[in-house]
Amino acid sequence: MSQATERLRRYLDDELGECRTEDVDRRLDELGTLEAAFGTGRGEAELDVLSALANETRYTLVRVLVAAGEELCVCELNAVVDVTESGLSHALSGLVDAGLVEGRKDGRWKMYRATNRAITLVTVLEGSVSVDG
Amino acid sequence: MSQATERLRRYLDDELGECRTEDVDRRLDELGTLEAAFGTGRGEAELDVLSALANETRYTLVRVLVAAGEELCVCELNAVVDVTESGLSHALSGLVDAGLVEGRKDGRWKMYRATNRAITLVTVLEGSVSVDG
DNA sequence: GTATTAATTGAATATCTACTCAACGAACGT
DNA sequence: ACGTTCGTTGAGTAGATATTCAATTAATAC
Repeated sequence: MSQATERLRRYLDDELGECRTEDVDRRLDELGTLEAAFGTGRGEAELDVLSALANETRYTLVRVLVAAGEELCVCELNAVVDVTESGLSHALSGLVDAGLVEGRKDGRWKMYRATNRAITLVTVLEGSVSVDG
Repeated sequence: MSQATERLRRYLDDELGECRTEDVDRRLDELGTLEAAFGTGRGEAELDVLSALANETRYTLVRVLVAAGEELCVCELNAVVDVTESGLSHALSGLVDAGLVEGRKDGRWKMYRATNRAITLVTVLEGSVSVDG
């Protein structure tokens, strides 16, 4: 049994009382389940989305596209972020990969718009962070 | 006028037709407003929250605490993530700063639980990313 | 055809970040 | 008081990431 699990057993002994070994075993089992369900490696898709959003340039782009409510061209987006054209392209590429924006080519311009996922997340974030924090 | 804005004006000329200079100016104004509202520096609070969540260790901790629905002690959390005790402590500290978990000392144990903000965000993330993606 | 413009791609780099190690502080038992 | 255990803190480091520059593709104009 690992170091961590020994400490855990001490805590559970402390918490539940020494006489109820069955309860201790049951809670250890429950944690095993938690580990299986939530431990390293799970929830990767959400993590990709979070990583894409957790950057000033990319988050600004998503917020602008959500607020605009329509597709904007790269040249318009270039006006609201402070990176080179290349940096902007890299940023948009990351957002596409995360399913947060979609691109469409229109002649020699390229248009981007926010996906439903982006709309949902930005809305909730602005609400949850500004309101209850 | 900057490089980017020149390109933008060309796009708007193209989009709206050359004869309607007023419309072009109006859209440029609108984008100026967008830039003021969303440009660099705004939405920092949300970005802090996103940065806190966008890490495997921290996101796992938040998901476990949300799923548990009750406070868990550090020793229990240690069982579900794959970092040292010190790494775990750093992770929890970041989550507290972002308003995603709250800590309470109980004798020599320390208990952590998810805040409402964390519950909201995890719920929406799991829904939005698994369902419409 | 050539020139111009929009946008993307890849490589290089500078910065940031997550982790570990070592040392420390705080609570409890004896 | 002393030893033990829980947890945190700070420094150092290896690895990740965001950005820029240079080169390239694709579309339009002449």
